[in-house]
Amino acid sequence: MPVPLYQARAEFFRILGHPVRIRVLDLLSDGPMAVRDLLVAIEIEPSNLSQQLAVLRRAGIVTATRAGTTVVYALSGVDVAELLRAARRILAEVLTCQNALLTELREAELG
Amino acid sequence: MPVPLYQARAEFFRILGHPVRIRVLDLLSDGPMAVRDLLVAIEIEPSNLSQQLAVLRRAGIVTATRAGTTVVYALSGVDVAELLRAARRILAEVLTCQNALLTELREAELG
DNA sequence: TGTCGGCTTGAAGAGTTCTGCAATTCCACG
DNA sequence: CGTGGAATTGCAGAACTCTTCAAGCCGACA
Repeated sequence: MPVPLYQARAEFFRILGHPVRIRVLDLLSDGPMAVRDLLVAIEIEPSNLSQQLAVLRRAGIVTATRAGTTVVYALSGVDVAELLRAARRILAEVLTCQNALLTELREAELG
Repeated sequence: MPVPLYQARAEFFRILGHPVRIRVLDLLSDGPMAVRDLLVAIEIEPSNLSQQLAVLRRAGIVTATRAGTTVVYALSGVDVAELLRAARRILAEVLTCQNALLTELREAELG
């Protein structure tokens, strides 16, 4: 296991670690989408969306193609959708655990 | 799909987005480990490791238990190991794609 | 009780990321 | 050519994260 791989993996996760970028990936996992439509779905400044799209593009996670006056984004082959599903499941697990723990603590406190 | 869930998922990924934290999770996915041993495996300032462990603890991803004078960390039930494996696979995919693209570009440039 | 080792916490400086405004590019259409 | 809409880029200030030093806490053991 080469050392810089830790770096690469961390960077990959860091790129996913932004609400707008997650939303974009979620939307794109249902198929390609124009920037215009992304803007309608995610209410945000156009320049901000562009910045986040650029981050995803530089990471090779999405690709952009011009279609006349609009630009269409798509997941770039890589199966990020699967990762997002896994994350959703695991997050649910974490939240459940935390709730269980909270309940436990509260009961301990009251008992 | 409630809106703040995007936030939670992004935060989760952001927590994974740090080389030291990734290494810790990798090491812990082989079983619990004392801070002392983590320090030997990951060469880093003790206080820095503690900070990163605190981040993972606050997120509910790992748990700490005292055993006399040493503290032992473990994955907190949640199956993060699976997520790490998925990420490794996907990252390999991304890197392969990027290499393929680079090769393609280089050939186009030379041809 | 005093002190030692292992770990954590607090806080500050350096560095990085995020966001919104203004300016720019690019294409289409008159 | 000039105008207009769509998207991007540059930039600057705010917000956040990382790292390290110093100080604190907690068991163990004399």
